[in-house]
Amino acid sequence: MSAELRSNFLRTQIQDDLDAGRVSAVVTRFPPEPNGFLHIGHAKSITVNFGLAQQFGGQCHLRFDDTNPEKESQEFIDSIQEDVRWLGYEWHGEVRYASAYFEQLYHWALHLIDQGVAYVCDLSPEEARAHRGTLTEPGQDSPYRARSVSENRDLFVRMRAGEFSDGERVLRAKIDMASPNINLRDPILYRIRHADHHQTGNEWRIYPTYDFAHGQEDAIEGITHSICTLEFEDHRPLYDWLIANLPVPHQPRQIEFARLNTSYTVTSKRKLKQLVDEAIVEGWDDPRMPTISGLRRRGYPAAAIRHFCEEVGTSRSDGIVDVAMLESAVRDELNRHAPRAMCVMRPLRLILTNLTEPLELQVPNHPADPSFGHRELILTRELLIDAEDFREDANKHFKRLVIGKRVRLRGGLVIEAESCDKDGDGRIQCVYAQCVTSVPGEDPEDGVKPKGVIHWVSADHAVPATIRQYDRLFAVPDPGKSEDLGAVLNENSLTTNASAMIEPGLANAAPEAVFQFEREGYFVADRYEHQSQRPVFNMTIGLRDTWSDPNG
RNA sequence: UGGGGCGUCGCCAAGUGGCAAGGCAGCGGGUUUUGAUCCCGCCAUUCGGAGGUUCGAAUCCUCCCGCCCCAGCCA
Repeated sequence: MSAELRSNFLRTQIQDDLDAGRVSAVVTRFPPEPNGFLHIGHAKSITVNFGLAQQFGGQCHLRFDDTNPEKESQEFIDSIQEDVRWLGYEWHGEVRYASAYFEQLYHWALHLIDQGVAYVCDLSPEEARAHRGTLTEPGQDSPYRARSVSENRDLFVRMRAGEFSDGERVLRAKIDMASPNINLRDPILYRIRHADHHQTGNEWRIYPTYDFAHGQEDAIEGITHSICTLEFEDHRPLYDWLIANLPVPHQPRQIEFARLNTSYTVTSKRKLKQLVDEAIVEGWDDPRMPTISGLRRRGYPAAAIRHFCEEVGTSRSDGIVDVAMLESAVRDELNRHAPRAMCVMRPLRLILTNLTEPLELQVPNHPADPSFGHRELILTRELLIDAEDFREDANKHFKRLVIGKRVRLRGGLVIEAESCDKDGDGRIQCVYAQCVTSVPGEDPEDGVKPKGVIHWVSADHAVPATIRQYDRLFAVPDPGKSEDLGAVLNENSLTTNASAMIEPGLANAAPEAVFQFEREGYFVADRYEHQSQRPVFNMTIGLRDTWSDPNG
């Protein structure tokens, strides 16, 4: 394990297992059910499982826990694989499926029946619930609990054969109806479902429950550390009971950790679906969604997501991580890897009154990394600058263009504003300025330094672009606590700007290429809609802004 | 009010008997052709609370308080 990684209880326990010789190599697994899109919480699980395997020189499997065909589909299987790969991980061997083990699981169920520790129960779901007892009262034995082995066998075989209807019977483990742990009150192992399965078609009419399937899947695959979230802790006694009562080839160990929660985010499948169904967002991969595909479309680099997951750590205490931490990881990654470019969000004409000939400029693509090279920009007599970068007059805190004052045009000359035109309503239409230097990079000869630097594009060469600017989807830090999502939405989570102007090279950006638009933030060429004839950029995240204008 | 967990700085989180890492956020200052980045500095005499053991406790013991999870034929 590499030394610079912070310790956490998982790494410590696995190292202990290795040191004590309990395991000789580490095998983990990421076991999603293919019933939805992966989100930031899954990213945490992925980095934990694949990360642990990497750190200990082991392997990590991708296994679809597809035991409930009615909720699953091939669409999700495909998207999950794409997301895992995009995050930068490759599973060991082929993709695994719980459904590939159904025959083995069935035989193990028969084994439990033969051992007298599983029985077919005819109680209806309602009756079963009534027999289960409550948190404080023990349950009652099912009247079918004492069935003979041969009768149980006969019934279970017929369950498989499809002789009974959904819900008519189940197979249960015979453990202890009085256990204070409700998961041990004769848990259900198999239920009847006359439903076709996306992998096995109509081969099965009975499907194993999570509890019966998961540990045995782990055993079959030789998983050494079966890492899951805290809510499964109560299931561990059952997990261990099944492993102990079955002739499995291997004894996996379940360890639980606290799932990742981030502020201003909702990750419940139901609520995410609601956002999509009610068209509050434009789909599962809407850039405001916390899905992996949404984060990707937003321009969040996979490396930033991985670093974030590592930085928040892995523990057993519930908490809500400030989403600012994720944003920080994104900025950190992009600051180092995104080339710089210029985009004017609210164009205002600027005429350089004394510029007689266009000036060719070589502008660096990154201020701190020469390997990014430079691009050629043409400074023309008529430019477009951001309306917010000019004021007729302003106090000394305003480090932008003011009449009679100077600024430097990014990568170009220093200019001084002379005057401006206004329309009938007093709105500024055009600014006139003169160049006070003639060579890029030079300071004015009179020693009067520019107040600041502003970005610009050439009115002759700039290309119109659509820029989507995003803000948090929710207005409150804990939207998951609210049952009414509509009440906690940030109504301004999306602002579409169809009148932005970008420097010409940007139009040819590859889909998913991320740039820093200088002084604005990071923007990604939309994965699906960006075209050189019709550029579309999504705001990934704004630059950190520690400046607040004291005068509004 | 049964069972299982968890409580260390505003938010995460190391630490496992020897005298409180780090990150994020925040606050000062410096550099700067991005009000960005970068750099420097500040930010828990204290570890949910109260007792106890010990030369010494966030770490061990006792009691108390708070929060989370479990009564799907979901995972």
